[in-house]
Amino acid sequence: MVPSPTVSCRSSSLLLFIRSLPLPPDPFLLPSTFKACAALRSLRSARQLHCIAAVSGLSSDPFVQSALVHAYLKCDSLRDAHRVFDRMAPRTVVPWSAIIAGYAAAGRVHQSINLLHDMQTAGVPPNLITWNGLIAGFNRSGCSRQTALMLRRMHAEGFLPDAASISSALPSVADAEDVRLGGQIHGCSIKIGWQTDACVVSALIDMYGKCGCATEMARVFDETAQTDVPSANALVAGLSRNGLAADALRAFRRFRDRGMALNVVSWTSIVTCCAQNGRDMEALELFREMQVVGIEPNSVTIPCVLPAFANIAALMHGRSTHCFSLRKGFIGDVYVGSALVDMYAKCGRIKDARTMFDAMPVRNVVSWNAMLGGYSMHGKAAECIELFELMQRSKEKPDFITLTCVLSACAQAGRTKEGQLYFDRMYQEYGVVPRMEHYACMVNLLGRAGKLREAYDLIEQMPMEADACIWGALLSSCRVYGNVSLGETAAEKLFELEPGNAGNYVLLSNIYAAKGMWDGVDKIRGAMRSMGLRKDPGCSWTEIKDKVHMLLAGDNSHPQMKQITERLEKLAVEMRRLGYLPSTDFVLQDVEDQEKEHILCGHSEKLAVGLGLISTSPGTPLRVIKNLRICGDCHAAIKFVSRFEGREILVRDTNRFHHFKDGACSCGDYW
DNA sequence: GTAGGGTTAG
Repeated sequence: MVPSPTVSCRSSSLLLFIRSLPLPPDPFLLPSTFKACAALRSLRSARQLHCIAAVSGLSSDPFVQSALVHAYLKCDSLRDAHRVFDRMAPRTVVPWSAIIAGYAAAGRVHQSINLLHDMQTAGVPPNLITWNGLIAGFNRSGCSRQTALMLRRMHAEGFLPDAASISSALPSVADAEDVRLGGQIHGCSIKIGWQTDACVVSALIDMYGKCGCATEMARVFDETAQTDVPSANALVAGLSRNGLAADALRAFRRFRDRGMALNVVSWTSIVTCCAQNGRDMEALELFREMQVVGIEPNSVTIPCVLPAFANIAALMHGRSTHCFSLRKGFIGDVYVGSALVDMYAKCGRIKDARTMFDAMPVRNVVSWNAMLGGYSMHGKAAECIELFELMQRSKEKPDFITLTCVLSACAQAGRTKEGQLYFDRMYQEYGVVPRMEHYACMVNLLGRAGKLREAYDLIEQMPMEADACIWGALLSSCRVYGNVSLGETAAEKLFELEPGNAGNYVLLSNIYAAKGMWDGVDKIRGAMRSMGLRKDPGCSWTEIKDKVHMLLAGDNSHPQMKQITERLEKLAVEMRRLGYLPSTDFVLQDVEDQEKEHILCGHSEKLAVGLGLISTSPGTPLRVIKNLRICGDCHAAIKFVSRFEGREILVRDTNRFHHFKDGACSCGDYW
């Protein structure tokens, strides 16, 4: 744990205080001073104070000793605590309880249970505090099985667990997703009569939600008091977690309309629900609404809502959230900072992301990964590698996501050799075992370099069965290099793995079309038709002033559609005049709505660019986000527009950023 | 003056 500046400041004043203590110190003052050491987790202060107690002959006072044991435990020094404990005689229930709870919280299951046994053998009976300390300790160290066992054992030994014991036993069970144990605790709480206690109920709802038992969760909620806000919050979060976003929204609105006193947790939950279930626009609206009804976002709300802004590249909203965080003093929070780095990077503002990253007072692996992922997505391999080197000199250890960012940056930028080197060394150097994602990066990397055979060999040698991402990466490379036979192999695997994904059929037919193999194109088209497959509707977003506009392919509902198409048609005329020809490799992209679409209109990214052109002054950069990969035709068209209109155009597709300028794209026409 | 402590949002 990184000590926050305030804590270290306070612990240094505690040290000063300890040094200024008169000798011999007041025995009644010492225990509360030890408590301060515990609260600040300052092992140094505890040891100094211990010395003072010892030289003053007070280290055999039972109260001083108990407080000392407690302080050492809170400072994570089991060894110091146990040494003091060993020298104590006689030992009351207090030090016994402290040391047992300490071992439990450290996850030392056997030692804590053995100590409990020793305690009973020594004729000191455990009390409710002993049992609760043990349960809470196991809960904290994630020993869910022990938590449940202890709850039953204390019950068997004649102690009635209270609501606090039950609800503190449930979180670890929930985290372990052990619904059998959770059910047993549920049964136990019914037997003892705590099943209607508000805290027990919300913990039960949380547990069933985390275990994927949405039905049981709803039953617990329905059977008990329905006015309790924490239970309602747990229900909303549980529905969201189980992919039931629509139900979560319905429940939330019902609570709101009933006049329930929803709090910041409730609003954060529903915003998170939208942000995590692809309802980014709704997340944005709810975030606004919560403030309208007078609930102020806190430092948890911010990192929950920012991914939604990042997804739809709502830079203005992201910026104002940044300002809000500054005003409220959330900016030093590592979650807030990391989410801001991610938001700026995904909104195309990679330099702002770096400024934010550099300003963070505390960083964790997520912060580093956000910045590295940003560079990777922008195709900035040099910056990514440089930052990765910096990270290795920091104390933060790379994890599997870090390596994915680095490998993907190498792949995006065509740095084949470096990528290969990092991949070969990732286990021995960083202790990261290659996962599916890393193999996908490598297939991408080799494929981009035209080493299709090597990519295929790597897939064959993988220790696990290749998934759709891997074969998809190979298929994309086959399209770029026009390799029909490997492309067919990859496509066949993909048709097995994801029979409903139209994109794979489109890619294969693009390969056929580029080679003039029209039989193949017809066959694919027929297969798609007979399976009723349609391309996912393309969807793009662009932010004009502070309003996010959403444009759907072939959808005419945007109020300015007439002006947009007029502008695009004028451009099309210019393009034809200057020798631009529509590329035929992509004919099947629009197999369904071919008739509807004109040469330049129709695709959502073109519509978004058109909207940007008519709504902003000449020279203003445009930023567009797309839900699919950009198609080759649009890519060529936007390159043209960037030169003809003298605009920088940033398009983020599902994979990366395309930075169009002066008729060229930062991806080097490979994506 | 010494031991345990609830639920919900990342």
